[in-house]
Amino acid sequence: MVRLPRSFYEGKATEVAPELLGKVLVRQLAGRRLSGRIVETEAYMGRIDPASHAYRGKTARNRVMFGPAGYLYVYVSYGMHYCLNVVTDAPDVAGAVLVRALAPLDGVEIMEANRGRRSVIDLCNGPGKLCAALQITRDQYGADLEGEEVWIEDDGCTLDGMATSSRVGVKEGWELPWRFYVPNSPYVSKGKPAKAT
DNA sequence: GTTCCGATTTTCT
DNA sequence: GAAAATCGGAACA
Repeated sequence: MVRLPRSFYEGKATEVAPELLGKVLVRQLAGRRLSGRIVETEAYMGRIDPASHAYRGKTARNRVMFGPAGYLYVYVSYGMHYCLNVVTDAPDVAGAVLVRALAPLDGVEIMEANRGRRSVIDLCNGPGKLCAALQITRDQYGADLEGEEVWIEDDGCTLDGMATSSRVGVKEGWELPWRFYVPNSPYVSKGKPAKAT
C-alpha cells in the first residue's frame, strides 16, 4: 500500500485523471478508516476549459486550484451536495480532477449510516454521494493529500480496462472526452448520456 | 446589494 | 420521465 506522493498530482489534469482510476481514496474519520477504489474521474482544465470553475479566472472559491497540486478542492453543488476534486498541475495552472465514483472498500457500514442505508452500489456512485458517504465537506477544502484526513493509495490493483466519454452534467465543453471510468465496474455512476441539442 | 444558476440527487407521477 | 430541493458564489447593476 503506497500513498501517492505529491509529484503524482503534478501532471496535467487530463493525465492524472486516468492515472487515478483503480487507486484507493482513503478518508480517516475519527480514527476509523473509510476507503473506496476510484472507478470514475473527470478532468477539468482551468483556463482553457469552459466547464471549469477556474475558466473565468481565480476567485475566492476556486483559489486552491491555482495553488500547488495534491490538495482537495471541495465545492457545494446545487446548494446541497459536495463534490470532491484533486488539484493537479503546477501552481498558477488551474487543473483539477473530479472524483465521481468509488467502489466502497473499508468502512462500508459507516458509509451506509452516512447515506441512510442505501444499497452498497448506490453509496458512492456519484460525486455528491461519495462526499456524503465519506463525510467530505467544506471543512476539507484545501486539505493536503499528504496530510492525515484524506489521501490516495496505490495498492497495486490492476484495472479491468478503461474507457472515456464526455463529461456528465456540464453545459459547456461536454464534447471533450475527459471523463474516465472503469467499464466493468457496477459502481460507476450512470450519469446522463451527454446529450447534444 | 441583488439576481441568477449550477461539475446533483431524490422523489413523485 | 420530470421536477423539486436549496444555498454559496459569481456575475451584473
